[in-house]
Amino acid sequence: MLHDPTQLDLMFQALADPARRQMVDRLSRGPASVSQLAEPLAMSLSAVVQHLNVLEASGLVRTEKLGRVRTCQIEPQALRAAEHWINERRLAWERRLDRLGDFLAETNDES
Amino acid sequence: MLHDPTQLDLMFQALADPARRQMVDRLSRGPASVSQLAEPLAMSLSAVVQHLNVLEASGLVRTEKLGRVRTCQIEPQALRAAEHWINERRLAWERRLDRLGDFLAETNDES
DNA sequence: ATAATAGTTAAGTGATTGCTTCAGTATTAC
DNA sequence: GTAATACTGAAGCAATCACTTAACTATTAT
Repeated sequence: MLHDPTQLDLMFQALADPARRQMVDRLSRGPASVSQLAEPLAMSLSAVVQHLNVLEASGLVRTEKLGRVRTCQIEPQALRAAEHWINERRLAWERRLDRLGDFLAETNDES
Repeated sequence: MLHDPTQLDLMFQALADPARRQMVDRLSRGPASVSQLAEPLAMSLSAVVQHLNVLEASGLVRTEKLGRVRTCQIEPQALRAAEHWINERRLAWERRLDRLGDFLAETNDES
């Protein structure tokens, strides 16, 4: 579940759009309604709702409707999953570089 | 340069495709040629080259051609930039939750 | 009851994606 | 020189994207 490839597709796809990243950025400072998310964006409310649906489908954002206002929150576990995928690959690469450095240092010592 | 929004667009877009993530995963274990990247993928070599161009344009991968073989490497700085963007938002959210927890604990002490 | 607010849904449109095939160009092997 | 290898580039195509407008449904305020 933590490593579902299609979930990663959805999360990275969601983060690939600047409007959606701006929404996530806003939500990182606290919950917000749809209108509050829309306010700084130069597009229709309808477009914002569609972006929000993408974010919700990706698992990055969770929403709850009370009365007529829908309140949105970040889902930190999803952010952590995306972060983790990248981090593992970067660390694998860097560990490989370290081993290579050790090897070169050793073979130099034997000269 | 580290926080160029269009660079983040390109990086997250690049990571949104499972074939491209598989290529990055392969490269995290060491450099590879185009054919080596293509080998586990069920698509034409031409398609792989197109994916590779996306990865290169995003800055996640750097390539160098020697003779007729193009060798590909991960660019860890780019991975770090994507990782960092996510991490900052997640930490902002979690710090906020901590402050909220502290506040609730304090107001409870005053009962 | 009426009106304003907050959001939802559907249809349409032009641009972009993720492939394909086919026809190339260098480079290396025989 | 001929052939095999390792890509490269262009054209085409169906599907998806990021919007728009317009019509709609709830909920709250007066």
